[in-house]
Amino acid sequence: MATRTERRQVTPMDTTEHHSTEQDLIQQRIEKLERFRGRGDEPFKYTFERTCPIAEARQRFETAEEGQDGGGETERITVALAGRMMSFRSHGKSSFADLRDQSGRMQIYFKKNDIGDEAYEALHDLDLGDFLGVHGYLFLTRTGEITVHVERYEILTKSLRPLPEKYHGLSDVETRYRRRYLDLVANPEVMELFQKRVRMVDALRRLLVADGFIEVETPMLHPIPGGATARPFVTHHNTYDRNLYLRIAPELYLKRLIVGGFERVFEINRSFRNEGVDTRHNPEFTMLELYEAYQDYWGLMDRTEHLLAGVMESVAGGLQFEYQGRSIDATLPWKRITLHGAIREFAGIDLENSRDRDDAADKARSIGIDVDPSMGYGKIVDEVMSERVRPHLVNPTFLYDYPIELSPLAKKKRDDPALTERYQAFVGGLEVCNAFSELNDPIDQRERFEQQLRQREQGDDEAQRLDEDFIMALEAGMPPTAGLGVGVDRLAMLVTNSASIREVILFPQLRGQ
RNA sequence: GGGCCGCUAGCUCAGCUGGCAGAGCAGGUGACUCUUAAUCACAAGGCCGGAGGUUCGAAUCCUCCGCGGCCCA
Repeated sequence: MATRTERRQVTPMDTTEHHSTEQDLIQQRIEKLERFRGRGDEPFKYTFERTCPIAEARQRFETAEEGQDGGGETERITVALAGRMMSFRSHGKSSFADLRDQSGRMQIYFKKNDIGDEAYEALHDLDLGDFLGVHGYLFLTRTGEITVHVERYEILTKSLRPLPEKYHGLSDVETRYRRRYLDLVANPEVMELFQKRVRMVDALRRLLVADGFIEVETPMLHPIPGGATARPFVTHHNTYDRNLYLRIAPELYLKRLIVGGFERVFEINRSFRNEGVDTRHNPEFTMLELYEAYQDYWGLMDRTEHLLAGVMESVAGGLQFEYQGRSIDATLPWKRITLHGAIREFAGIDLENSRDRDDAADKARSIGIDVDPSMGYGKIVDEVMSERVRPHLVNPTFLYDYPIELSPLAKKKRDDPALTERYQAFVGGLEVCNAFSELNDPIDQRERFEQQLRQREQGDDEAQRLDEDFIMALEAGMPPTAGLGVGVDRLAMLVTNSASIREVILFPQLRGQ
């Protein structure tokens, strides 16, 4: 196969030859751009004064039509609209094009007689993807489509790169994620999905604020990463010459605020966990955490189902919806079952009455769960739950009372010190939240941290670290408090019926190219 | 980390058991003054993800690598 390299050497200077690779398509567009400049028309404008968004213009025309029932002279509605040109249909001396802005699509109509020979000729220098501003009046075409009869137009921005195909859109998943702007331009349903996500986050805020919660911002850069069982990203602060960690959870700072006297706080923002990427995990993800003083996990469970159902109702369009081919009924109240009860029900084994680690390992193995020697009792319970229980939890379900080994920041259950007052909610087989009565006994908290340290020493690098400063805060006194964390991306997956977390994150993390 | 699938024109995709790399859209030229996946005609467009190997001959078969998707751990 030496011929290939030889061939290349035979024609090394073929750059003048015309062939339409992507570079040539770009070059053509640059030449068109320069023709605009040659006519004294700047192809990258600074402003355009539009009368309204496209959807509003459409609305205006429709209401005017209704008021005009029975005929008579309809008054012309003149508009100035701007948007991206998505298609172009030329018929010689007249042409149609589609203009799109964020609100919608509008057909525009150019007639040579009306805009003049020179302006009509200049249409040749437009490409799909260009931004246009048009002045004209609205009319109905023969086929009944609201259209702007253009009297004057101007190019607002020249697009130099061809957009994805108009009919099939952009479907290459990798390109969709890496160049999300193309995905948004080419696939209207993707734009709708992200707008839905925005409405969902708005709904969360609105519902919380209505209940007297206030939104706060706590550090993203932590000297000691805490509040979750996860490995952190490390970064370095030059001035202080010290390592800092991107937060794995805001939990410990929000609880410091409860110590300080805030009674109902929440934060919606990013956390970062240095872990693998799959359909449910992105290394940076959005979490809602809220803390409520004088509340325990029972009360917070009520609040959680009202909050999440409220969001589903306002965004998913109701409490009954589809998720990945399964119908979900989120009507209140949601099912509540103890973690151990769920394991008995769905996995067919009992891990509650035998809390011996090896006994639990044997039982887990007996139902086909891989248990490796480093896994303690808590991890085994967690694994059985993830493998054998979670997939069954389609309709919203709270599992509660988790083993103490899994929950170093939660209060012990009042009548069973082997358990904590903790719950998680699952919907559509997805874990959507995690909550507990917050541990506020600083002496107990220190012991829990020390237990975690022992696990770290045994090689569990996800185990939590001892945070003296946080214990000091608890020593100042934190009122009884319940705290909740909601995976906002997971919730977005549910309300948008998305199979992968990457579909609901604008720029998901991908391997470098 | 393992298994399976994918990577061909700017985009969407064909390309069989190895034999000259194709179509539609976009782009170019021309026709067309109510079209809407406009239509019609003509011409153009390729390091077939990368590197090796087998073969007279590789987009196609083999190996390794890269990126992505799904499943498993």
